[in-house]
Parts: sequence; C-alpha cells; structure tokens
Amino acid sequence: MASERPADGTVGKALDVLELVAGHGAPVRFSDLLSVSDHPKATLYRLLQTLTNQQMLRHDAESGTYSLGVRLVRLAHSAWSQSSLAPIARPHIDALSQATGETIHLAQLDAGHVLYVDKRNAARAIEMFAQAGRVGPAYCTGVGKAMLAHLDPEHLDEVLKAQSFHRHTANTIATAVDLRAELARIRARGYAFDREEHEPGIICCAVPILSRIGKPIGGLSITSSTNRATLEDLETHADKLLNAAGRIAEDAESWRFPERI
Amino acid sequence: MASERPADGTVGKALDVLELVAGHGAPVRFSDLLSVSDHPKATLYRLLQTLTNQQMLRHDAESGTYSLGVRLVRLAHSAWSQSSLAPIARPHIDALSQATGETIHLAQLDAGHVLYVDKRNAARAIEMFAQAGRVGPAYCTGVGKAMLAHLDPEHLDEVLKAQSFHRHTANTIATAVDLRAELARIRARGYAFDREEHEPGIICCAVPILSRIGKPIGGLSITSSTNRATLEDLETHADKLLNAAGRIAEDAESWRFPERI
DNA sequence: CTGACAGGTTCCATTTAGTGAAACACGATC
DNA sequence: GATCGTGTTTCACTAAATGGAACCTGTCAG
Repeated sequence: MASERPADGTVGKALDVLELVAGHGAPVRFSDLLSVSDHPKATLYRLLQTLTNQQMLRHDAESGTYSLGVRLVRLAHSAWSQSSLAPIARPHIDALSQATGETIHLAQLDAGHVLYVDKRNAARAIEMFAQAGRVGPAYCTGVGKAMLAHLDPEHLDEVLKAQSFHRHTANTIATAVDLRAELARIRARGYAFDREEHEPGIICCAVPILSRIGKPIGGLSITSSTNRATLEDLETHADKLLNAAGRIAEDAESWRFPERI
Repeated sequence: MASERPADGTVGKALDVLELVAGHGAPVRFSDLLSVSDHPKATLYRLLQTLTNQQMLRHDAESGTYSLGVRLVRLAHSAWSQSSLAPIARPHIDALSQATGETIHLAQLDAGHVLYVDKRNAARAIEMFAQAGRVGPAYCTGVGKAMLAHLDPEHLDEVLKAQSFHRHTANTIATAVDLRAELARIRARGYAFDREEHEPGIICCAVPILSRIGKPIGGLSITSSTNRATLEDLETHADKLLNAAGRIAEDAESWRFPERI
C-alpha cells in the first residue's frame, strides 16, 4: 500500500501519457514517446489521438510533434486559481521579492506534502515557475515545517505518519520525535528555518499563513544559498514575511474560503 | 464537421466531468454534479472515483465534496510554463500594469482563436486570473486583430475561414473583407484598437509580439472601459506596449522557441 | 532502380473494462 | 418507524480498448 497506482482503466493510461508529454517539456515526436512508454505502438497511438481530439494535446502535423493543448491550459487556469492562495498572494509575493531581492516561494499543504503553488525569483526573472507546481516533503523544508508547526495534534499525527523521513543531508531531521521538538521551537519563534535540510547549500526562512482560527492554509518562504546569504541575513526579513503572510490570510479570508477552514 | 465532439470513449467523458468540476469553481457535491451531468448515477460515480484516485480530483470525505486535485495543479504548471510566453512575459506585464494603472492582457493565437494566457489588473489585484485561460474570438478583439495583422497571407486565409463573424456590438467588424482592410490599417499603424467591438463599453489598445522573422507569437493589450478612459488615453501607452512586446520577443527568442517560429 | 528501413497509421478478432438499472446502506426528517 | 435525499455497491450486458500484424509512406544506400 506504499506506492499505489494500478493505473486503473483507460483514463489512467491516458493521463499517464498526458503527463509524459507534459514532463518532456517540449514538443515530442511519436517515437520518442513510444520509447519511454511501455504501451504497444497501436495503443499509444490511439491514446494520443484521443487526447488530441479532446484538445488536451495539440498535434502539429508539420513537425509531427505533440505538445500540451488548449483545453489543458484552460483547466490549468482553473486549477491554479482554485488552488486558491496563488492568485490572492501574487501581489504580496511580488512585493516581497522586490523588497528582499531574494526568491520567494508560496506553498500549500496537500496530503502531508508540500505543494509549491508559486515562485518568484527577483534576480533571474526568466526561470520563475520552473519549479512551481512541484511537490516536496514537509519534514525537511522551511514551508513544510512552518505549516506543520501549526497543525492541530490530531492532524499532525496523521501527517507525521505520511512522512517518509529520508536523510537528504547531514542536517535533515529524520525522526518524528526530533521533528516534534523542532516544531515546538518554530511555534515559539513564529517562523521556521531550513538549515540545508533538504538540499545542501540551500537555506530558507519560512512562515505559515494562518487562517483566523489559526489553521495553516499555506506557507511563505524566502530562499537563498549559503554562498549568497546566511540564516541571519534571511532572518532579517522574517517580519516582512510575517507581515505578508498576515495580509494574504486577510485577503483569503475576505475573498472566499467559507468552509474548510 | 462544424462543431465536433462525439465525446469519444471513456477518456472523453472523464475529461468532461473534470471540466465540470473545474467549471463549478468551488468544491461540489456528488448530487450537484449528477444534476448537471447527463450520465447515470453509477457511471458518474465511477468516473469521479477514477479521477480521484488519479489525483486529478480531490475528494473531501468530511464534506463529501470534489475539488481539483494535485496532479492537475502539477499539469497546470507544465501547461502554463509551456504555453511559453506567460512566464517569460510576467515581469514585463507587471511593469506595464504598474506604469499604466490599467489592465494588461497577454494572449496567444491558437487555431484561429485568441487564448488569454495571463492577465494583470493593477487596480483590483484580487480578481486577476479570473478571466485568463479563456478563449475568445480573434476578429473582434484588440490582441486578436493585432496578431492577425502580421500573419502571412497563407495562414491568414486559413484563420479567416475559422472565424464565425458574429456581430457582438454595433462596431463589430463582421465580414472578412472589412477585416482585411482593418488589418492593413493596423499593420501600417503598428497597433490595433478594440472600439467596443466585442463588448459594449470595453476598449483596448493592442500590439503584436513578433518573432525575429516577423511572425506573431503573441499579443499584448491594455484594456479599459469607456467610462474610465478614451481610445486616445490608451493610445498614449502604445509606445510602452510596443516596447514591452519587443522585450518579451527578445526574451522568448533567447530562451527557447527553437523550431515553430 | 531496387531493397531495406524507420516513423507512422490502420485492421480486426480477442479480451477487457465501462455501463446503468436496480438494489442497498445510511442519516436526516417528518 | 415510514420516508426521503444522498451516496455506494452489484451484476448481467454491451461497448470500447487492446495489441499483433499488416500496411503505408518517404528516405537513404547500394
């Protein structure tokens, strides 16, 4: 029951193919897909055809390549705007990244894992969004810990069980007991650090975005690398982060989020 | 062969259901979906189940509602970043909206129609993205006409055939002949206007984003309403638009867009 | 010119998976 | 405790997906 995915039915396969195209990152030819997919030729072919005339993929007859289609783009926007925090937080994130000159991440907790929903990189503007949309572990990232710290005990127990504590670096907190202690410190301090716990050389300072009743609805972090900044440098921005988090929470509260908070 | 969609196979139905959930804009209960869908109970049920354990939907057991899932969010980001212009243009659009205080739209041409891929509203920050992801007509929008004006004759013929000239307002250009004349004027002027041609009260000034070889890869517009601004007001921003379009084109060129331009 | 080959597309008998009417479970009302 | 609104499961029926193989191209080599 660890990693489930019996790829049920046709729909599952179709989505796998869709993801294959999406993952490739650029227009792909049929045979390229064939080589990485384990479907027989004809099956893959029909799957691609189905997705294509569903507008989820786009087939360029000229070059014979497949790329993501309009319908997916439309769904994309629905998904993004309904992942709720991203559009609300966007102006605040912009402001933060301008004020600090560092990379800002916006994340949400999903099934015990961290889902990055937006990213703003002040310095190298082009590559933004490169990593947004990714899912990461909660126990060894700044945003993850910041959110966990404000989970109610009941939910926390559940979520801790979902963590697969892997020691990414020497600093990774790799046991539930140690993590609980860290969470208590974070709760007391008001914000969390990532001391190269996930990737060597990458540090961050993160705060939770809390609803009126104190439930974590997201996380906000400022990230840098050890050769550019120290934890103390990042900590100087902590109040700006907290401030922004508060404003985002306010906006979210007033906009919508009726139930589920 | 006009509007095809025999909803082929299971995949098609599943996607329809997915879109139904996405379209609802908020967590939906089973029976709500049942009432708008024309599938029988059991079928809808299994479809939802399939989508759910494919992570395309998320089922909240507590409230018994469905909302968009993580996997779709991930795909969303792939789609958005591969729709290419959006992430590249984002900083330029931000700058434009700040400089002008008006709403900025970024669009691309897809199969003869305008696909809005980003939107920035300086004034009311919250509702941004509300309308991004939408598809609109090319013949009666500023961005649409700006892009059409720079299409090579061969492609233009194709695209004109795809237009379904509907007279939205008194100002709508509703014939191919008139449109060709307008396109010539736009080409000469360098930018296009929308004189309440699509929606009454809505005006805009739009420029094409042109690749090195002069092919339109997107469009950029500044939009307002007649009770806030005049066409002349918007025209004063034309040079800023052209400037931004040029920079976006440059960035796009240097980043990637190897083939297909 | 011919033969070999790779990328794509189509056929079709076989098997699998999706279908949906109806029955069932569970709560909330009346 | 009968009734209604929801959500879930069953199961015989049917439509749809499957994939091996044949079939098109166009291309390149001899």
